[in-house]
Amino acid sequence: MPQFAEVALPVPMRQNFTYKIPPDLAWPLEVGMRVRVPFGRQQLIGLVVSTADECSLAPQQLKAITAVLDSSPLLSDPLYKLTLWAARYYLCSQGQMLTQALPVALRKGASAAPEFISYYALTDKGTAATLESLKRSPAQQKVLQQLQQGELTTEEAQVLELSKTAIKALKDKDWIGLYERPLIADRRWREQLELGEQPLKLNKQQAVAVAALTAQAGYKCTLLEGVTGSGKTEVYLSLLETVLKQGKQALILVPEIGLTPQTINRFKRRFKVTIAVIHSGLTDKQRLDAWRQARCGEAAIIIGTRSALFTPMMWPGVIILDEEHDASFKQQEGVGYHARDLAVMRGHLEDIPVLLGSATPSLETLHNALNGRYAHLQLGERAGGALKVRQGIIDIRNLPLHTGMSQPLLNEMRLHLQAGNQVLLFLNRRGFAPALICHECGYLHECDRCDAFFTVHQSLGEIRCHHCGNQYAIPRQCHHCGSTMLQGQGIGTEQLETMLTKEFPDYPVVRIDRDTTSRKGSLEKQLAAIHRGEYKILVGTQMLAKGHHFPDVTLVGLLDVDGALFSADFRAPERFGQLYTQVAGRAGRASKPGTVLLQTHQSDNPLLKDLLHHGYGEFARTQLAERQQALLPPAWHMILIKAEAHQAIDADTFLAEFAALLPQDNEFEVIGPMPAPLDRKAGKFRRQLLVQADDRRRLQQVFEQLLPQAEALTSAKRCRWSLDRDPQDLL
DNA sequence: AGCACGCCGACT
DNA sequence: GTCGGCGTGCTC
Repeated sequence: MPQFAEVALPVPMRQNFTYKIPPDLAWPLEVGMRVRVPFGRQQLIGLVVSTADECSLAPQQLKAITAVLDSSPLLSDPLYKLTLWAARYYLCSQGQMLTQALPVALRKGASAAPEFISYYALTDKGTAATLESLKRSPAQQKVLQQLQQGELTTEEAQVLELSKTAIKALKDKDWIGLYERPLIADRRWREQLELGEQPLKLNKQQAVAVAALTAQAGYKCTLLEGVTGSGKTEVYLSLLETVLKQGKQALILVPEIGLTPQTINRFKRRFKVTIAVIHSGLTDKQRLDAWRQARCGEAAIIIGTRSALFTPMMWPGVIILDEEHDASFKQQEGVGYHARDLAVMRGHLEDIPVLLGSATPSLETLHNALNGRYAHLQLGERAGGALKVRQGIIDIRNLPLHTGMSQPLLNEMRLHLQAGNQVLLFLNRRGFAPALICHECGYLHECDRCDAFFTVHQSLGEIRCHHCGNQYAIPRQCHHCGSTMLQGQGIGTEQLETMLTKEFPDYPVVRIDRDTTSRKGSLEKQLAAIHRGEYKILVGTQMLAKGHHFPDVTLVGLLDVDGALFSADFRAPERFGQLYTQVAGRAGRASKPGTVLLQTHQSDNPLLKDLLHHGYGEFARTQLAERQQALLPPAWHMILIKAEAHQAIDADTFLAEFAALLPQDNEFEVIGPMPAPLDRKAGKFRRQLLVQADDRRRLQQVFEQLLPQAEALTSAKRCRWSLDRDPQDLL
């Protein structure tokens, strides 16, 4: 029995801590078990990463483990290796990464063993009741209807967005009851897979893709590149069927915005198996339940966003990452891991296939597909034979703009509206106006805590800072000269909506952005109303572009292409290409061809031409070549060091000293220290240092060696600093 | 990251 | 007189 244990703790220090193992443990301590240990004046929960008979520290310096929380290791060997690999790669402490990989409830000490699961089911009274009798309460009717098809766990009820009040009402009537049963893993799906809805007939390309995907055993990463409407989901479903029939589980990762009841229902209709859904709306308890269901093999399908990547599986079969280019797969706070990159590594460690799907693959993935590291499958045809959209550029140089809209666009809009169709206008700036300017002295009202202008929100009567949430009533007088001649500068979605309502009084306008959809479920309501045709003009930001299809929209207008395409960030063209392709994919369907119009000051821009004439595939390949030339990812590798301090000089000094620790040769490129693009945020000064390197392994080596030195710098204590490996944006 | 200690300003 | 602001230092 070893005497000492090395424990990884959830603290940002890049080291583990050694504890004495009490001699009277009920069971032997193993790597991967959780332990409770004294740490300073607090008690923390950590994971054992190794045990030993010797220790370099003096015994009186060591404390003893207070409690052992598990009787067996929490994570499977591949999953454990994945988190340790990630800790190294993302240059964080093992403890931070390991605890990130666990549901919050487990971090807090909950038991990992399956317990009870609560579910709703019909009582005798409820079974006898008819849907008819609930005609006057549609919410209750919906609940009853769902329960007539079988019991629902509380978690499922939440996912289906069943009304809580309706459930309560039915419970009070004694039509339904809330029951608990021990979570005994029901794994019958492995012996007898029950299928629901019949699969659609696959077209030739889909069939080829499915054949290629199901032929492989063991690790293999594949990019499935398929345009919007080419039927990627059908390929996923077909692949799933094969995997599930082998008695293996599937992990499906989707972007934050993609995890809607519709998506889940598609899988539910097809497979009559337990599906663990992991999304941000779950309570800690529900997350833990989903985690347990996946680990014990009851859940055949696990579907979730970024953090679901770490869900354990009893019989891992496949990992599918849908919309792999989506930025939400990169964690922005804390350890900035990328779920796509870790998914590939997990597939490797578990020795199972990984499928990355997208209509507009990221350049990183495309790079890997083109150089043969990943297999590459393409779906070209639009299912149902929909027509390609008509595209056009409106050169707005010297054209008068009416609240951001040119006359040609307004004219085209009128035509489409008169034909009874819907029009979608895309403007990536919410609010009324992105700045408040004084007409007399030209003063722009700036946030007092950030280096950013206030956005005017007319309907709220407020000016707001979109970076720190600072808000005030719209001032009556200029803060600089006292003039009352204040006006909004630039155009936001709110102003566009106001103008369109006046300009097209006969056509109802709806605005979709963070301001109009902040209440939960309001986005779904608005989308449903759009589908019912209650609105004819749709105004919105990014939100409107992702994941929703509007069959009656025949015209899409992009109002400010210049802002999106020519941002300082090196990923701006890629992002724009993806966004444009998605938005264009929203327009039209087989019977109604769509039109996409772009307003720009740079109609002859080669990037734009490339994208419009050759499509995203060609555009992305050109971009890839350009990145290569410019020594940018994915050709070169990046680490961004961010520092934040009350005094700008403190951040600068630290970063300069950090830069001095880096090797000076042509395999390294160091840019900065420079002000972070949002120079001052929430009252703090932000600076950054960008390090780029040709060779990933050398970059790793250099940082592992240099970080202890950087931590020891006195200047490091005068600011708050962090690392971002493979940053998504430099802004 | 927490949590303590420690040293300065405005409150009963 | 003390309550509380957050700078600095430590955690096996």
